[in-house]
Amino acid sequence: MKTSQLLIPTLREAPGEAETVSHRLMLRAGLIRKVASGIYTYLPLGLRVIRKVEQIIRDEMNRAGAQELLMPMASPAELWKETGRWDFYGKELLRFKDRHERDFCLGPTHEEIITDLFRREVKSYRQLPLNFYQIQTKFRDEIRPRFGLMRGREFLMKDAYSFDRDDAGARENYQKMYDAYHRIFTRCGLTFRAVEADTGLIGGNSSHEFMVLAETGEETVVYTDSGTFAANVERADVLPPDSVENTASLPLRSVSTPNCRSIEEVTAFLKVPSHRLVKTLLYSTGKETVAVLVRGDHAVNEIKLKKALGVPEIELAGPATVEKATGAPVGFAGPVGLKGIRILADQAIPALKNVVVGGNQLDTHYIDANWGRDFTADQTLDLRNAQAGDPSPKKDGILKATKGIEVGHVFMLGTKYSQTMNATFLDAQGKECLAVMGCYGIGVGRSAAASIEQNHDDRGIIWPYPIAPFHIHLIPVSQSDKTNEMTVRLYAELQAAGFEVLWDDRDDRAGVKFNDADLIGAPFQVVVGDKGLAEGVVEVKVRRTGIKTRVTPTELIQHLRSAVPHVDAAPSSH
RNA sequence: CGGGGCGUAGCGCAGCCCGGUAGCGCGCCUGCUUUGGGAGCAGGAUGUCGGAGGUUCAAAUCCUCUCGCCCCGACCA
Repeated sequence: MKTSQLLIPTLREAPGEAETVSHRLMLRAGLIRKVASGIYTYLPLGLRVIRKVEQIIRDEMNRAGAQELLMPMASPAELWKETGRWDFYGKELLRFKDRHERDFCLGPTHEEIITDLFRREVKSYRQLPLNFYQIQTKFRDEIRPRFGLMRGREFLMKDAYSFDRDDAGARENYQKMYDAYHRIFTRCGLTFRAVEADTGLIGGNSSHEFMVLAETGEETVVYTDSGTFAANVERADVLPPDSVENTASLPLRSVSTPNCRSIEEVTAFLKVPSHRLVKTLLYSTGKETVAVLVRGDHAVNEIKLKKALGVPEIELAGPATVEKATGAPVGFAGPVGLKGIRILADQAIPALKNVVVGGNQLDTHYIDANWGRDFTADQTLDLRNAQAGDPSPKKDGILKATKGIEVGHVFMLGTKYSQTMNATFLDAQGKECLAVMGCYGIGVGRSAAASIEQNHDDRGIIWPYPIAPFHIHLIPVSQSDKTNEMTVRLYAELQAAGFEVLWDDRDDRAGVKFNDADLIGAPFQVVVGDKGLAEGVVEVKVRRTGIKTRVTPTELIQHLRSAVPHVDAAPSSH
């Protein structure tokens, strides 16, 4: 392709809206443009990258025995009402009515649609197992879209759904997908890690997320060096404390703590470490208000809390609710003498002695409060996030934490959907059985964005060869006939040799072309100019290393062919 | 949803506090020169100052409403 045939609106300065590296570079290199919050147009260069990622996914999905189909974006409310997700999915589900006032939504995921297809078309165990996938635009009306393609509202996703006769079959499909995902992300040039994860709105029995390790990741992963344990903090179990503190209980005392509302303020004022505090958080479930006790240095895990309460949504109680429940303004809630609401305590709480808690009165805390004597809870269980320094739940060491970008997620669904939607088949005995399902997603655009997060320098993108929009950026830097003839010749030869070539045929200065080439990030740059040609050579620059090699035009293709296998091997400046 | 911020030329921004009819850099167009890491000179085009209302002789600037976008938080107890 010639640049004159392609819209590649590179930007010297990044638009102010972009914060993260990948978002900035995608805008600057002319890959995407925003249409509305979380909604983007893929420009020609961006689309080429997307297509590369898609093709890798197709290859590996097909290889793993899945078959491609395409489901609609819009789906009728009835199917969603069947599984209950019409209500359960909340505001993320973008709903609308057609001209007949029928309810529809834009598909955020497709379990309902595929399960409906299955129950209509599949009758016999002889047809199983099955695994369907599609690469399709999804719409989720995110609370807060951000970081360009990283968290859009409209985005491309590969989703796959497997149907099996039994659990063993489902596990086999799950494993196949798990392995396929490893190959896909490896081929995309990503450094990633599979971790145990929560199943969220999809539901099911268990799941793994594929996390690209990057500072800008929105997820936190905890893991052990031994490699046997890795999980999203949302999901990671926390072991109960192994012993109760062995200290004599001191008498309970009420102290004045003027204006000390936060953990920081209280610890600073009373000069006690935060793990000597118990914080009391009030949550509203919609039906009731509950108090949750966790240690001052711990964070409530709202997913664990929701499960404990058996409700889909919770939120921190507002100031009015807090005053009503505790009799004090926000900042002074505590379990001592707290009546009329349910109290849930993290399992770490009973092991503590002589702690600081809120006094349920303005500017007041209790010190030396003790479990059993001064306060207790209706329930004690694991309610907090795992954090670095905790012992691993697999007892294989101490946890470390890192940030990750979730690019893929595989779920064992079990019969959650086949049950509610009555997706059954007849087994060899003629007995009606529920299909055992799995589902498997990959964020296509997010994978591309994650790749930029891991592969860039201060000059621009450094695409891994398999997903680069072009393999070679061909850059003539002189406008002589000699240079032009050589460029035309190399353009033809390189393409004939199977390379995807972007020929910068603009009438621009060399510096402009070099800078755009570095920004766009093709793995190789081939520079043709009078200076080199006078000595019978052209120049090959490897984008990742910046190393330039002078080769004769005849050697060029051989040189590139032998360089391709190593081009992604060198570490980026990151 | 809460908090903060921003909407002025294609992009990045100034002007707003203290009202007087819009500017800078880059980009874009024309010409000449230049041509191996974002060229020089000369000339030129481009704005309903996000939108609506109000105050005023006069509004980008003050007031009200509204729309859009961005950031932070949702661990504050």
